[in-house]
Amino acid sequence: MSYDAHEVENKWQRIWAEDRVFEVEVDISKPKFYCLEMFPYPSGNMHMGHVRNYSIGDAMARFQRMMGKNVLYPMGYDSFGMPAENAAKKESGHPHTVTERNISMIRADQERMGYSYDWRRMFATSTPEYYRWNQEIFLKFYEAGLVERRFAPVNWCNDCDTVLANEQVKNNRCWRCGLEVVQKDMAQWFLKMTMYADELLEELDEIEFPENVKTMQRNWIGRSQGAHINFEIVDSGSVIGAFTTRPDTIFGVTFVTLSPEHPLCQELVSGTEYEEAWTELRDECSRMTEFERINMLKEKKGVPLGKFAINPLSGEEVPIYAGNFVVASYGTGAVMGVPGHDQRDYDFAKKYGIPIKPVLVRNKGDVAEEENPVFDGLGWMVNSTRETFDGLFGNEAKEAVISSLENEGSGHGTIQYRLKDWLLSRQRFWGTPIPMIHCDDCGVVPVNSSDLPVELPLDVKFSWEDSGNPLASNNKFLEATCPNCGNQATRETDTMDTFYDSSWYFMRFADSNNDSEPFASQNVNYWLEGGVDLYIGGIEHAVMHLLYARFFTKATRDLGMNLVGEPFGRLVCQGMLNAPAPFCVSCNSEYHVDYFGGKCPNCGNTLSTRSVKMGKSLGNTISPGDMVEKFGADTVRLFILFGANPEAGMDWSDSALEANSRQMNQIIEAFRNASDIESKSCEMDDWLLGRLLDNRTRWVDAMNDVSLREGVMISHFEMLSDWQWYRRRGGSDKSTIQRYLTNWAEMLAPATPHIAEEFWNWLGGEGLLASNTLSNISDLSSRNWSNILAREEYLRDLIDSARNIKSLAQKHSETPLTKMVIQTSPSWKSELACNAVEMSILDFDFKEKGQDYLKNLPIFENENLRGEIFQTWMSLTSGTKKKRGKINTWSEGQKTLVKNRFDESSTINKNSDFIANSLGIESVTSYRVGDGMDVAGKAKVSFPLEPGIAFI
RNA sequence: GCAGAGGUACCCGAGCUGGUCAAAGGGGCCGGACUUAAGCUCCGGUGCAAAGUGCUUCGCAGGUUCAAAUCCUGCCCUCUGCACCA
Repeated sequence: MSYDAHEVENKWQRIWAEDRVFEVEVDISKPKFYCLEMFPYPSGNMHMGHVRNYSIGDAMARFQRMMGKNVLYPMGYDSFGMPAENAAKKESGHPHTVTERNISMIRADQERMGYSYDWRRMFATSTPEYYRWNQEIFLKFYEAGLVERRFAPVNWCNDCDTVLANEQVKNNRCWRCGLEVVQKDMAQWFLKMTMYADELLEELDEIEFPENVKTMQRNWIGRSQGAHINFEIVDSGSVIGAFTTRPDTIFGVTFVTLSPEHPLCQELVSGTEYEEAWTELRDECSRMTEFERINMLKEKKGVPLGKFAINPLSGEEVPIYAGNFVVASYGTGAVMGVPGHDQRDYDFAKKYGIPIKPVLVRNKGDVAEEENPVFDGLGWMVNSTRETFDGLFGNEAKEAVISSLENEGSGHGTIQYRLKDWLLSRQRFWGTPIPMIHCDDCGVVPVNSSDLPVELPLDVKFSWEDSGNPLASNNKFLEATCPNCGNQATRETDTMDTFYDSSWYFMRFADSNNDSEPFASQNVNYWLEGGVDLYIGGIEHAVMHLLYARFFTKATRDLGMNLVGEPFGRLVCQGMLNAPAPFCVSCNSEYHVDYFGGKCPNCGNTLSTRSVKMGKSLGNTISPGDMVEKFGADTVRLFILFGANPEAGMDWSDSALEANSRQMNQIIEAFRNASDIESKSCEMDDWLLGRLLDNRTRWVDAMNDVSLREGVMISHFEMLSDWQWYRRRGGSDKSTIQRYLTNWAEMLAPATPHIAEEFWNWLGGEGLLASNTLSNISDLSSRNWSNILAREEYLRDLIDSARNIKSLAQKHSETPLTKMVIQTSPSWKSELACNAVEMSILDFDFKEKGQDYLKNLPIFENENLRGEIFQTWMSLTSGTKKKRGKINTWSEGQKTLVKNRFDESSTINKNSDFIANSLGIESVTSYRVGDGMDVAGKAKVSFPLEPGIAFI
């Protein structure tokens, strides 16, 4: 009955490992398939999101192996990062210890699931064996001019004397001491990613990413074409440079706004009555993180700076403001205010009584009027204070303005990106040390490549009391000699953003154990040709990680390290994993699972439940460990894959999991029972082989397409129900069964590999299924199965409709019905159907010539039949309003039956016992209409493939 | 606000190059067989009607068509991402 999942699964996991079946090497004679899942951060035990991710990946890796591909399927850990530092502080240990412990936990969980990784390639980024290559590549980038050191603001807590990450800032206050966070400028390291902005944007068109991911990346790169315009300041030598995408509105400028941090502000207000108000605004803004500046800022505020700027084309003087809505880091930190055609500028102008000057109209010849909401589309220029501009439209207008600016030296056309250079440095311990040395004499000098790695010290104590970066106070780490002059110098204490680690790990997997270079290019060129073939992960990495990795691959390509420029081919973003949580309908909010069955803490109504994203905050998580313990890894994998297609959201359901467990048991039962079947061949053998061919073909298509739900439905559900039908119909041929089960075991392997391997073993399959390629069934595809499949379909349909009719008939009878009489279509109807089908193949024009054809038939002479002949013909060829004629709706198999003059009565009589059994009656007899009594007047409803059925 | 995905029977979920669609598959529920019994397993039912191919359904309202879950238009709702971006 049930089986010991743990025993079976552990056994095969051990054997797979002993036989090293998942270990691969470059083999140019075989097509490769690189299957990769997004790099996990080891935070302890594996969670359900991981299980979903890896179950998809493993199924695909195993499938592609069966398809004869050389499959690279690696696993490793993105193990640098702040959580380990915090954990270390909590237990007064070292992040290294925490990390190692977490890695062994998640790895054990993964191994228990039976994922087919090539574990020899495993690495963790927090080991010197990996991060030394981070440093090496960084030095190469430095040489190539991709690295830059400049000032940038960080979140700073004065009390704790430390940098804060965005997530350590709560309500603009330090999470530990509660002091207000300030922005502080520090010298930091940047990678000049913007050098690749155009390529990153343009190649998006070529990549096989989901559309939404592409859109997100395009938005993130945010290329906008526009103009840089210089506004001279009255009575001052200074100039404000402003970027705009709408140079065509330049004649509508009525003010200019600077970001409060803009260096010109100080200069303009210094010593004037405006200084105080500006200082206040600037301080208020500096207290906010950029995130808040952008997201929380509801009220637009500004202060006048008391000076005026000159519009370079009109010569008009307009007031200069500082405004909190201008972001210093985008563009030039200065905006030209056009309240006539920009809603934000309009609101600002209204608030501060600034004039509004519309300069564009929708239709040629219109008069410009102030509007609210403003007209911000492209329009025709009007009200220009210079001639030649009025009457220009859209892009032409923009270009005209830009060329005037360029001619007069007061501006130029330009392209602006939202994408910024990659701020690489973190003032943290648990990351790759940036291999730089500060020398009093030589300045900042790179570490010699031969001196790498710069290792993180292990003798560091972590505690909440010591704030700041422990590296900065570790003398052994700090002391260095200058590679240039040999004098005593200080080591850089900044470490790298952990996105750096994950930006090339997929290339390292191609050559994980190389200890003389990051990777040998021939290995990467083999495995990454055309990119990673299948990359599976969450949508949350759609922008940052995927963009950094793309940049990195291009940068190393330009260093000559690899040929490929785009790291990823097909990207699949798995959907959300949901689980029930208490939900209040009237408050429209979810609560922690502790509230299950209780009242809404907000309004007191009774809570219902709703499926929401699994997460710690609601506590609606499911532990994979518990589920594996209870049901075994195969069942959990089956549930995960059958629950939803990879991209779709998925709801956790205990009862569905139990149902999948039952399904597993049924499959096991089928294989088990097959061993003691007495062999006897019959027609059903062909039927089963026909079904096998059909199922296998559809399965391969679905799997190739990563439609795992559909694939699993075929392999774990349809294959079983076909098997059951075969057995019910008396099929029991040993060699047919052996063939069916062998192929079935193969199809079971990607989703539920352990039990499939067990079956393979029972069946005496050669070697291990895990390293097997899919059986060749081309001998099956060369045969035509439609007749036998259609015949069986006919019987099934017959029984279905008979069952339906029987229940109706029973209502008209006092006594139980025991006999069924089936009158099959008279031969003239069958002939007519056969002719119609054959004629339709020859594109006979039924509309035009159908009637004539009928009238010329010999049977049409029979006047009693004429009406019925006509009716039959119509339902064969043209059908009714709602239903088309049978020649259009019959399946290929049904047409085959009709053309071959399928003998319905004899088929029914041959299977009469089975039919009688299925319907719970005593006898079944069948004859053609006219060959026996017309029982219950059913002769008239008989039709080819739809006989008249009577119960008595 | 912008962009993308979507709304299918009690629930989840396929279908959506128009007809073979009362709509696959699963869950749940109901009935039958097996069993001492529960469970497991097997068979069947699950819009209404009916000794049979009929009727009303695929977010709502229209439209195209001989024919619409499928195509078009408008509206409503949900989810995801982005956003004072100049």
